[in-house]
Amino acid sequence: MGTPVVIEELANLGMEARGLLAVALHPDRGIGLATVAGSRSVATDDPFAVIGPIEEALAPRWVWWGRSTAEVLAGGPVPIARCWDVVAVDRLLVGGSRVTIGQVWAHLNDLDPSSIPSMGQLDLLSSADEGADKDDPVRPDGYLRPEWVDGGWRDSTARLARWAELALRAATIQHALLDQRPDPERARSTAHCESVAELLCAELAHHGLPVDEDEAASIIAGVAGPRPTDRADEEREQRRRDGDVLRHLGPGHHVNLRNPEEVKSMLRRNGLDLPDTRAWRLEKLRDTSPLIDALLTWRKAERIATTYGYGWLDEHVSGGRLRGEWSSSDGAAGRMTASAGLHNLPAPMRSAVAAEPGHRFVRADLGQIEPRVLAAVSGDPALIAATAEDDLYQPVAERLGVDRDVAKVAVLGAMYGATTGVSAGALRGLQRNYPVAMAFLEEAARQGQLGHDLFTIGGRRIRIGGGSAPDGDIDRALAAAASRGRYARNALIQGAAAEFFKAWAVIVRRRVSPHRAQVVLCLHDELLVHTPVEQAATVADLVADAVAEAAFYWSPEPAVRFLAETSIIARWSEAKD
DNA sequence: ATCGTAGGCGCC
DNA sequence: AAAGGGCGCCTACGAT
Repeated sequence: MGTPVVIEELANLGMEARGLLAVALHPDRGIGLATVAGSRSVATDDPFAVIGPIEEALAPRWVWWGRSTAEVLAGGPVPIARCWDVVAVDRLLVGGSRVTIGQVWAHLNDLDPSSIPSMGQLDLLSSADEGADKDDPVRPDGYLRPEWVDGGWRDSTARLARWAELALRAATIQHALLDQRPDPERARSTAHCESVAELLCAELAHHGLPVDEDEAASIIAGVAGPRPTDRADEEREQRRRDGDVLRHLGPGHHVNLRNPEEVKSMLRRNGLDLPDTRAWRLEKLRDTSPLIDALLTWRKAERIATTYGYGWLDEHVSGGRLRGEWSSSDGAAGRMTASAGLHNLPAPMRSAVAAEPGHRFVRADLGQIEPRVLAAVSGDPALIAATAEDDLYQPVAERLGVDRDVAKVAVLGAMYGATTGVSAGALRGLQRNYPVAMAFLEEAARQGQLGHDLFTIGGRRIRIGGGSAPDGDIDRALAAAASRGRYARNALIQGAAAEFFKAWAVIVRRRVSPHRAQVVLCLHDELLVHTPVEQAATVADLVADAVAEAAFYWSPEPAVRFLAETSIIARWSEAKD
């Protein structure tokens, strides 16, 4: 089958569909397609040659089941800007994370989730399934055939096409379910963003984050010593680090510094009775004792030596790229997650994140995103007015008659559900001056305490753990309810901020791709875009402009101002703090 | 041996 | 200024 023929075929399909186009991809078998009417399908031997040109011309929305298709596309030169990822949209609809395609199908068709068949059960069910058409992905009882889910959909081009058709049916059902959300248009928009974010995650995993391996190794060496030649060498180096702390104790005192209980006892013997040995608690005592100073320094070094040491380098960095697994909404509230240290690289190691020769990073972070999101989702007029300032906390401080830093702590505390600290005066001041925003947070907390699920502004379901405390322990039940309240209060803000961020990220992804630039890191409110040096200024402008575009699509309050600070840098460490 | 939990700390 | 929300990953440890 020649490529030109397929392009023509696709163009015809796109014209007819004027909307959804489902795709299932396999590197060897090619493409399975179904139009919106589900009436036609085509297949080709080459998954990449055919799709490229039609995206901007016809603007269909590609539909696929989930990550496996996105992964194939992430490695290819296909500029897909619009898609519908059934699994990603399912997470939006039902909350939580990590669902299988079989579970998604059951959700969408009101099938009992406890009866979802799995591969292991094939033999048990064969009698019920006898005589059924194994080339139908749906069993007579309505469940997906597990052998199809498990990869059987790739067995022939005909199967690919049926699998694509079924994805289209799933997407159609999801479309209808999103229509039942309080704000269907925004929920649909979130579904689009979440789907592209899933594709972006596949790309992030595929491309990796540029890392200067020599620089990384030299930072590690500065903390953990030279690369150990064998196990004994490694243990010797470890004892050397431990010695820097232990020498502050008397001789013969052997404390396992990696055991918090032993450290606590050791501190008690030295006259310090603490409930735990957390760094913020010890930090206040740092100046009073060389032992504590040494312990805190040891812990910093130990973090790099263990989590970000040579083992980390060997396992996750290769070919000048740090690669990990990316999830577009693994967090309970819908934030992105990443493994391999991509989301928690210690600041001292960030000089190792370096643009490749002839390239730069455009780094950008959303300024004060959470209080701005609070203004948008609550509609509080006074808080909306405050977003006009670059520093939102300044006008808040003026209204409250407190210092700027006190105002900041008060606002953050209100969103996190702080129970102590913040002076009662500042909290009362917030309630008096920003009653709509505070009532929004209070109501979220109340629903959480009651164990009721909530919805972010974008339509994501936030699951509140049942937490039914049976017999007796009233204190524990109250504590659990309070915890759910804090969780719910924060989840509506954190989740909404995650939606805004993803809208921003996918717009950036699309706008910068013609300039041969790539998003290489997403970090909750921060983006790193790797770009050819001669495009850097243009890309920086696009990234900044994309904030306003994201606000246009996402924000329910047009008057809320969102900002990003952008800079062009060669190493991540050059970023302003 | 393998699993889950907790304390701890990295980042936002 | 206070120590609250999220995540991933380390070690130690007790249960299986």
